[in-house]
Amino acid sequence: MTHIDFAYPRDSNTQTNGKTDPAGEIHPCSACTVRTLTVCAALEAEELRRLAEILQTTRFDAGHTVFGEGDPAETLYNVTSGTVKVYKLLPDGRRQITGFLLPGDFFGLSVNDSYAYTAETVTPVSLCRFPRRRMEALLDEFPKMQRRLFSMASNELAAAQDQMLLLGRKTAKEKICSFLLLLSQRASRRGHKTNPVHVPMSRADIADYLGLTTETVSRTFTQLKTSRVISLLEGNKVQIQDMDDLLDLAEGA
Amino acid sequence: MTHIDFAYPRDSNTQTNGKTDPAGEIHPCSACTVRTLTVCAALEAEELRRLAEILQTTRFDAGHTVFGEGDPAETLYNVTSGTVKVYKLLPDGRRQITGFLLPGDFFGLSVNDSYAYTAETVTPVSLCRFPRRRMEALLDEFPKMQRRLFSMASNELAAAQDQMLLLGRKTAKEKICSFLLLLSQRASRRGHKTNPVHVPMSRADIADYLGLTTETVSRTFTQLKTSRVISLLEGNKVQIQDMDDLLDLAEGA
DNA sequence: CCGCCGCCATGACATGGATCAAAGAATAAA
DNA sequence: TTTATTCTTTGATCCATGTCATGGCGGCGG
Repeated sequence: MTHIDFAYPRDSNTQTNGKTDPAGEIHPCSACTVRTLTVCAALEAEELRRLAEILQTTRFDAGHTVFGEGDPAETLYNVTSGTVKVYKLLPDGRRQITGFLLPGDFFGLSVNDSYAYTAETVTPVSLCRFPRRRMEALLDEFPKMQRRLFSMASNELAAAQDQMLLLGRKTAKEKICSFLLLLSQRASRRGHKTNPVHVPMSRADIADYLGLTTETVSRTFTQLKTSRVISLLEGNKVQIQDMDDLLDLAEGA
Repeated sequence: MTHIDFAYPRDSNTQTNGKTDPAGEIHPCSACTVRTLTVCAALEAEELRRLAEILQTTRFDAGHTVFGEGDPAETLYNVTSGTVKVYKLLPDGRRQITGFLLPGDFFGLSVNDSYAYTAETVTPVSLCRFPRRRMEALLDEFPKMQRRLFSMASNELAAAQDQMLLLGRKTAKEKICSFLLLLSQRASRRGHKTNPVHVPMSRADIADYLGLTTETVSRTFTQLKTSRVISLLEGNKVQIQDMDDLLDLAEGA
């Protein structure tokens, strides 16, 4: 969903699985997030210092629930490394993943007092935490940050509308092609290799993101492979043979 | 999409079909929108005066395109009366309606320079126009307005996620029930009668909103009627027989 | 009043994707 | 290394919903 055109260098020394560093000092990981904010919002030194003061860093294994739907919304998160999925459930367990969050993306923003969705790690992940109260105070103080957050929300909204078009009107093949294209574009915006594109999530996750079943996702992948549109590489990588082909297939043209 | 808990009184003397009133004076219709903003953002007298200065009012017949996908995004709109639909198209004409806008709702906000969707009137509609440049200047000047707009965008985002769950994972019957429930809730929030709920849009529009065909929408309505969950009244009204039933049906419980 | 046209309903049939089942691959555990 | 365990692929079948076709109803213009 919201993402920011900046790639993080890898960092290592944050705590693992929910233990957070004490606030108030600039951490290698924190520094990355702060740098992101600088790039995007052109923050002043003073704003940066204040942001660095309030953020904490956390690290989780794959498959860890960061927060659940309905939990009190006390923290805003920013992904430093890894992939996070956010989803909603129906009472009988049907699941819709509404977004995959990559490094640079924020999540956990809520206007209400509780989260409207569950957030779970797909890979090992490190996160920056911004306590909500302190973040809100900061936003009041620095309208420029508020503005930046608003612009991120608008972008997410546009992405959500694209996703509605996909879910409501595209065929399975179009959905998969759109998905690969999206991953490729996001990789490019973050300055990564766009072509053999890295697909870190399972077939089940892809299915729940696209409104399909794992079987259909799997079959469609092999179908695309057979018709030489893509090829599947080692390490969850997908090679796109002809980008223009894929673009056409994604829109049924 | 974003809506504001306030019902407009009817007003009459704005221009018809695209002709706009001159800016700079408070118009009966404008006054309504300004009042809305007051209620929601607790604006100061000064802020109100400035808002009133920049807004214009317009009126359109049913079936009129307010703006198209890709048009330069120069205006923010607020619905004063009537219903507007916003939608995206695929190259072959498949359509996804991403929202119905009722009195009090804003639309036409864009972070880019062009609109990401088409907006078209469903019924005769009157609108308030806020020229983008002047609106942005105003937002810079009054962070409180910016904040309110952000909170609206966040609400819309939450609604969009609900809609993704609906489009990706609900059955036709669940979709229709959720839709009726949504209309009922929105009517209630705007202080209108919630039970015989007014459904101003055509079967085709409902279908394109829910990712179905008109035939399926029609069949599902009769099915719900036959099983005594709803009954269809005069004047595009739908009577909900048992709200709790409908709530369960909407989630497959 | 009549005839046209756009919406809505309903029936018959087709099909894309779901479901059910089971056999490989990959990964983790022992 | 062997054995669980989980993920992926593939096949066979089914069904919810789409597609196509037809008739009714209501509004509007002539």
